[in-house]
Amino acid sequence: MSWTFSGERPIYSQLVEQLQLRIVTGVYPPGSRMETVRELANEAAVNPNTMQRAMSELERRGLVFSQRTAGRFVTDDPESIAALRAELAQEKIDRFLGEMRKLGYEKREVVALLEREERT
Amino acid sequence: MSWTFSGERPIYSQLVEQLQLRIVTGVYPPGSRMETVRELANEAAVNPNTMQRAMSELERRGLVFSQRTAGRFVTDDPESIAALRAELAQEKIDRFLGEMRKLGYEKREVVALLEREERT
DNA sequence: GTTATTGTATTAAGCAATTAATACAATAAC
DNA sequence: GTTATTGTATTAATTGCTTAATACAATAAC
Repeated sequence: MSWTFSGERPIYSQLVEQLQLRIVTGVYPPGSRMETVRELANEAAVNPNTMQRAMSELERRGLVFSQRTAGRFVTDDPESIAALRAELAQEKIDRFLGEMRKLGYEKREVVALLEREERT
Repeated sequence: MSWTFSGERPIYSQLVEQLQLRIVTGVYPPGSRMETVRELANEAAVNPNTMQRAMSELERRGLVFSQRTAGRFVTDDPESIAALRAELAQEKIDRFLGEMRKLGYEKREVVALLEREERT
């Protein structure tokens, strides 16, 4: 799981997304210590300030908290993390159905198209 | 059907999207003449150049063509327009399933969630 | 109590992309 | 053949993001 960016959206925003994904999928488990801002910035090949900005956003969302010199930790609350995962999924579902609606597809057609897909 | 923009993405890109949507859903029927760049720009409250840029992109995609002083017209080929609609839908499906996969949802779970939705 | 480590804040520079202002070009209409 | 209309091209201004450099703050480790 490496770091890649699209160029279409701000890097800091993509960092937020990818870090959030790692948290809700358990790559960074609840309560675990994350790497330092400088380390993560180095891995992702971005400026430390950019990584810091992403971290601030995660903190604002209550996903992580920092302890001055000890480092930064993932929230130790599996339930709220699970809730976030469900919330993110719901957002994607809503956006997806809305877009398909704009294209003129009704829900049952969408479901039919999905069931035809070959994916796991 | 008015013009609204998000601020997160370039306006010209959102114009392309919305114009394309109007074409594939028949708001601008095949072969019909569109309003002038200046008129459309005025309606959408954007700079004429921004609308022009969107138009150039639609032209590049073969959706419209321009006749110097007569104006701009929608491609007169219902089938290719229908094909585009299907293509856009497929793109959305692929992206959606990919994102849900990243969140750890398998296709059958996604379908189950969708069927639980109260939408038409 | 000193030091190293880590997070945080500030300011500015550089860069790329978008938007804006304006002028030009082609042609249908008369 | 003139003119008004429409599309097109060019250049400049603006904006926002990223990066950079640097300094400060807190505290765990020793």
